[in-house]
Amino acid sequence: MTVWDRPEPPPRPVPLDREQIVAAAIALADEGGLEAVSLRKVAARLNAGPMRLYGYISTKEELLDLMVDEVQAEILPEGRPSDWQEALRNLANGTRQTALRHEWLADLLGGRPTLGPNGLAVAEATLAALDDLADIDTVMRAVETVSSYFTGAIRREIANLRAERATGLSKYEWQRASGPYLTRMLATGRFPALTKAVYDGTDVDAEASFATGLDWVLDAVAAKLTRP
Amino acid sequence: MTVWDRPEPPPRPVPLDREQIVAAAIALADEGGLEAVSLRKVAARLNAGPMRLYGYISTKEELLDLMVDEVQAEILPEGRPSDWQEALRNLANGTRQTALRHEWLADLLGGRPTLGPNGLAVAEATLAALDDLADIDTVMRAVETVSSYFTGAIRREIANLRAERATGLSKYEWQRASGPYLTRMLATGRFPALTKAVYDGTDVDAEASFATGLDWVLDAVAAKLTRP
DNA sequence: ACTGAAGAAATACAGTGTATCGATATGAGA
DNA sequence: TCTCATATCGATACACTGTATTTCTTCAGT
Repeated sequence: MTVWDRPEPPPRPVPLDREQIVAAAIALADEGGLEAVSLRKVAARLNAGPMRLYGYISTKEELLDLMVDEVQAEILPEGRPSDWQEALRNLANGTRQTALRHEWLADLLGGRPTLGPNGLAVAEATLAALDDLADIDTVMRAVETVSSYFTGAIRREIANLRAERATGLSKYEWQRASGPYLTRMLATGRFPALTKAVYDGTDVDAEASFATGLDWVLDAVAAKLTRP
Repeated sequence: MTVWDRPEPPPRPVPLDREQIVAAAIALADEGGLEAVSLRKVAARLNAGPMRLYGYISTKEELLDLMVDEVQAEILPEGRPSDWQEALRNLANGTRQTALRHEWLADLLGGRPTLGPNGLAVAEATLAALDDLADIDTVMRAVETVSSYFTGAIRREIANLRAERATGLSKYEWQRASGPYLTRMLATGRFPALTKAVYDGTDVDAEASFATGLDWVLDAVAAKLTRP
């Protein structure tokens, strides 16, 4: 059997690594949200069969963990400001910006402990900001409080943003004007405070609202630090 | 064809309503987590075919929304304390307790706006606690800050709790003793603050930690309220 | 040149959310 | 009281999921 009879061998499969897999998964998630991430689609994007991925990860959850850790690299600030409040603000805003770039992150934020290298680096940076400003336990309490705040705030912001996109109206426009169900509910008079908020509240933009809440929490932390 | 030939007609299907459907779904989720909730299983629990449910909901997401709203009823306190801090604490602790009873709630918390009747009632109660203590915009900012905090804190707590269950060790035991990956990472010396926290930090219980953070945030709110 | 091991691919399976369709029971109109 | 339209239920179907298993190919070492 001559060379001419034999067909060319199938191209050697391009070598893979976790980095490529994670990048492909992130690309899919950025385009179509978390629900667009399936092992089959990730593999297809790399010209591979689905089962190929199981050499690099052993479960889809692991892939999600890797994705989170990967984008957490974007959170880390370049320099470390001397002011601890500024440092924490940077981390909070960094997380927020990252979540705005990768909205699927909001679905995963706080969902499980982040123990990847970048997750640890973020934790380190957060703790380092407060290092030596109080005893460790106080510092830990402060870190937990601050990051609980911004985790929750970011999730809420993204949730509202999606709702706006789904209806095409800003939250308050919608509540005030056209949401028939909500209008009806408010009209029952059972939610006076809520009604006042909806009709008389100013529709401040999300960034400002995030910053204000963050400032408050940082002030609270400051108050506890200076008094050990 | 006589009666004797004809089989008895199939039993008239038991009438359904959303309440039963949601109850069945919640039962499944309580037992096996959110991933145990499938339309087929919910329907089976009610002796119905899967498609039957689509008369009452038009998508699985709607079912999840109904589930969240249903358990939000458990959050609402009986009486309204005059002290606004106490009122907010009640709501925060109520949410936490509910999430501990229905751990799947943590997966959904903050995931999308809660506009069901009970969700609105919770929002009303939260706003009402601060009503007349400041201008509406400040009140809204305060409410968002507080609930961002406890949403995030609860998610983290449940996440840690699950991680503990998965490894059989408390977070700190695990970090300190046996997690080989983490031990190795800490040993690199790249995470000094984190290392200190892991080895020297006291392992306070989740409830206390939640309460402390909450107190801090409430203090912060108090500071902003009294000075309009 | 042959064998063993490793790795990729194909196939397979049980399960998912939901669209469609055919039968059937129920209520309205004559 | 009978008939017909309408609503409702169940079955079937489809495209897709995560993952186990089995089959085949290719290379390394003897």
